[in-house]
Amino acid sequence: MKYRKIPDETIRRMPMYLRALSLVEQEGQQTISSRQLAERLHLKPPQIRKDLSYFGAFGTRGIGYPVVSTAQQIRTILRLDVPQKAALIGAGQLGTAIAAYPGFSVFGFDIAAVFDNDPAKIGKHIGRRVIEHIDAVDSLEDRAIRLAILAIPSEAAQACADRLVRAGVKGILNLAPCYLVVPKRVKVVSIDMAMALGVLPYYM
Amino acid sequence: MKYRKIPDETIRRMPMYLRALSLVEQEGQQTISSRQLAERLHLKPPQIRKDLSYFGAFGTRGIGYPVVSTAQQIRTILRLDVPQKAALIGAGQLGTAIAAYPGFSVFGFDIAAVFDNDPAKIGKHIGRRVIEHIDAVDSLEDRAIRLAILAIPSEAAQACADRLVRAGVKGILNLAPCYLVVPKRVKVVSIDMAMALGVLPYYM
DNA sequence: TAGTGTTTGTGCTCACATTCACAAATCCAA
DNA sequence: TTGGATTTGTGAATGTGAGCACAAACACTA
Ligand SMILES: NC(=O)c1ccc[n+]([C@@H]2O[C@H](COP(=O)([O-])OP(=O)(O)OC[C@H]3O[C@@H](n4cnc5c(N)ncnc54)[C@H](O)[C@@H]3O)[C@@H](O)[C@H]2O)c1
Ligand SMILES: NC(=O)c1ccc[n+]([C@@H]2O[C@H](COP(=O)([O-])OP(=O)(O)OC[C@H]3O[C@@H](n4cnc5c(N)ncnc54)[C@H](O)[C@@H]3O)[C@@H](O)[C@H]2O)c1
Repeated sequence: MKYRKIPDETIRRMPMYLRALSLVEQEGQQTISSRQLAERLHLKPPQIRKDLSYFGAFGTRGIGYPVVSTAQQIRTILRLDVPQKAALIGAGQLGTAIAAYPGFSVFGFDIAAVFDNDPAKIGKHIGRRVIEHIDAVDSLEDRAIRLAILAIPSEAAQACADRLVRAGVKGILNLAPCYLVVPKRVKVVSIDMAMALGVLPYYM
Repeated sequence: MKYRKIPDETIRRMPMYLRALSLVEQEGQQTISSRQLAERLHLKPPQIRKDLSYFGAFGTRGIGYPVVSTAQQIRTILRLDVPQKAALIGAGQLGTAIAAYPGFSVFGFDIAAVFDNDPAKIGKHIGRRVIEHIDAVDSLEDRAIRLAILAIPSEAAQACADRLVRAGVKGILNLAPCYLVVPKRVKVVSIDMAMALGVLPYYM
């Protein structure tokens, strides 16, 4: 396929494919067709073929996609082939749940550090990690941590994001219900649970 | 504006507008222009005008939108003008955080019931609520609860969703990393945190 | 009451995303 | 080795949403 800009939507779906392929791999299946994969994910087969074809021709005509190597390709594309360290900011209700969540490891993520600004929490353990003072985020650069999960109140989120950016963070998963202003080189993905819930009554 | 199908994207943004208007209302501002609102939300002004115009002409030319009544209009559109009761399924790590989260009340949501299938948890308190046995979800219909937040392992999610649908649930906020199959009349919104995090390294 | 400045509501255009449709490639059985 | 059955990869068509530009509407002032 001659070069074309890769749609953001395609990128957004790649982790979905990776998760599905990891499952198929566990089930021992060697290859999977776009039709089978589409069925699992409730997408249309051409969508999957087009998405994958942006990155090259992984499949074999008449057969489908080799499960293991396609998964590995996606990991490489998404830079998940190397373990990714992330910092968790905020060891409150949500932060505690996230720190205990094993689901991030499917994609090779490791929550390598936890920060808070509550003196009562500093030094306490959260799983195998020790809660550090928020001022220690300045050390993220040296510790090769480039990702952060923000789980603090929205009033504090922007100031904290500024600080993370200064500390060399390149990607932020923001769980506070607010917009974050960051330099273009930094990528922010926000999740607003209340807003997601907010649309449901409309459809009832 | 002559009738046109309302884009899903417009609906998705409505809670955003409502949250922003609630804030502006608290600040005491009486009216707000699409330009001011767009600045807060980092959108373009015509986007906001077009979105709102799908539901009628709320604004006054030369002035802007009246903050209080526009917020009320949006509540009516989204059916958030009446308090909405929701059930929380799963009182684990994430469920506990959600049960304690006050942020849902901005949109008039109330987590009116909590369910789990772990005998050790049934009867325990979670905030002011008592954890009920999962079998009690069959009573949701009678209790006028039509919304559910699903915070249980993905292996159990589909079976539980089926049960919720049978109990008359019309909307589900799914936090498990899996696709849920439900009848067309039921709306599902899924949040997959690991997947959201999964795209970040690509952009670094 | 007329004039000025502002902001809405919306037709139109453009950009992006999804889906279709089919040729090209591969496997496998006879 | 050939023919039939699959399934990929992709140009073209279709669908969907975002943004522009401007007329229409309103407030306010003099
Ligand atoms: N709890 C939920 O289920 C839930 C759901 C959706 C969104 N959220 C959002 O997630 C964020 C955290 O929610 P929560 O329920 O965990 O709140 P929380 O109050 O339980 O925890 C917040 C934590 O952040 C720490 N903190 C505050 N300011 C800080 C700062 N400047 N630097 C470092 N740490 C700081 C606090 O000490 C506390 O430990 C909020 O923005 C909330 O809106 C939470
Ligand atoms: N913890 C997080 O931060 C986090 C982040 C993203 C996604 N999730 C997802 O949210 C879900 C819950 O995560 P968690 O960390 O709270 O897990 P958890 O194991 O702490 O809690 C799950 C709870 O669900 C209950 N449960 C299990 N099967 C049930 C059933 N059939 N009916 C009723 N209750 C049942 C369990 O008893 C337990 O209390 C999972 O799907 C997880 O992937 C969690």
